[in-house]
Amino acid sequence: MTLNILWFRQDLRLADNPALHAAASGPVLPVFIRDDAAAGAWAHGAAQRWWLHHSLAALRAGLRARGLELLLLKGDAVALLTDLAARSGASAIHAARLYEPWARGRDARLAEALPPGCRLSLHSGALLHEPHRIRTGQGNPYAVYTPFSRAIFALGEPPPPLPVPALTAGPSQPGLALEALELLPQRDWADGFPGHWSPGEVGAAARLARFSAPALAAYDHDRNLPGQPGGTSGLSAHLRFGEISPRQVWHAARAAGAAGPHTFLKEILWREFAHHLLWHRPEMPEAPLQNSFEKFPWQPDARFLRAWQRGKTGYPIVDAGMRQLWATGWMHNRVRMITASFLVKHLLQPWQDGEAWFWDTLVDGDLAANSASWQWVAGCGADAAPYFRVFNPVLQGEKFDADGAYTRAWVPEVAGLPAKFLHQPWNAPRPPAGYPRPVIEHAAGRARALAAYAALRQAA
DNA sequence: TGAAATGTTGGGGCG
DNA sequence: ACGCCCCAACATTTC
Repeated sequence: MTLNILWFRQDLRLADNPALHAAASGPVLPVFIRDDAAAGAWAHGAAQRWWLHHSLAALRAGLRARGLELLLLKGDAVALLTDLAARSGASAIHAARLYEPWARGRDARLAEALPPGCRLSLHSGALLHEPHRIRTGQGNPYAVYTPFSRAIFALGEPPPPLPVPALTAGPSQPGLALEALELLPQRDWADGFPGHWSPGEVGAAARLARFSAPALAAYDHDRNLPGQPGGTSGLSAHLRFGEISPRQVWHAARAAGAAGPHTFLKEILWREFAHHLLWHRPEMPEAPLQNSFEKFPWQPDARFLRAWQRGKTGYPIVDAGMRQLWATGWMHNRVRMITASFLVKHLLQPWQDGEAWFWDTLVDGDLAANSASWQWVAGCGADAAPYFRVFNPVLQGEKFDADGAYTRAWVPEVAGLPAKFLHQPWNAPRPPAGYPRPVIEHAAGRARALAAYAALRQAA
């Protein structure tokens, strides 16, 4: 039987892995390659690199338990794999399909470069459905989420997940030590991460198991409360690195009980929809999907951007979110909407600047989901929030963090305030010292944003 | 997966 | 007792 290379990329799991199943027809040589040059600006951000390091350690351990050694390499994946295929005599390279434009280009180049007798075989795995297979009745890609989700639900249940196949090791090849991939940060900013996360397939399964039937039943309401432990699944980074598949998550949610999972499954489909959009609109990470926004009057201002990044805007719910992001590599989804709206609308900063910061700081940074979500907030996306929807950070804080548990946890400067003033500390009888006044007054910021959007509409 | 402005209604205070 | 006004409370419209 001939050797198969399994190229692990963003699908760092052994269970429900169609590419691994295909490769397991013969001896398997598993490989991971750090290839930043191919990804360009969208190479893994710093927080993702931390996650990736530990996820690779977990994957390596899982493979070793089955007698296989994960080959680690660094550099040009096309050149390295072409060489590896020639040296090892492999008949195929199996991998899960990627949807990032840069990755699609690299796969095309690799397929051309491989020696005769070795083919590149791409499999599904990261998504429930391949984006090129989903079309409207008119034959077009979906541009609006709701009909897209309806179409996916109408397709019925996805197939059951695959088990881990029986594996036979191929001949070993010389590779790098995990540390030589240089994924861990030089400075100590990630020291708090291990208390929050367990990267890897085992950690993903544990996280899924913890998100139980009661949590699912309460999900429709609790997912909006950032101070509610277990209100959300916390699976985003595990999904981003493919430590768990969407159909594993789907079937687990179904199995947990009849009531509840629909809202949760719709969130899984937002991820699906983002990949759908990226597949059909590869410019999405850089350019607004609505052309009129090319002329939007953003007002880039390094001081505003920095105040937002550091969690010093003077709005407690915004600052809580930005500090949670920095400290843990993750931010609650409700707060992502609030902070993103604040940057783009109140501060009039280009959405690409927020996208770039999230990309560098989120452990779950996913090109499709991140860019689609920023465009959604900015109002320039395919199925975007209307331009006039401006989140009021005071009202959002009072509505979704009413008891203030979340805000107090991340913004100690205001922790001593009563609930009445927690989300508007400048109105307190004694505003806390050491906490900044709002970088912009809400009503003024809102009015300025509406004027900017109105100008755009007039020009269009 | 908003918020604010504007419009409507109806109860109660008060002359 | 009656009419007038005020203003919550809710609904609708607009940004």
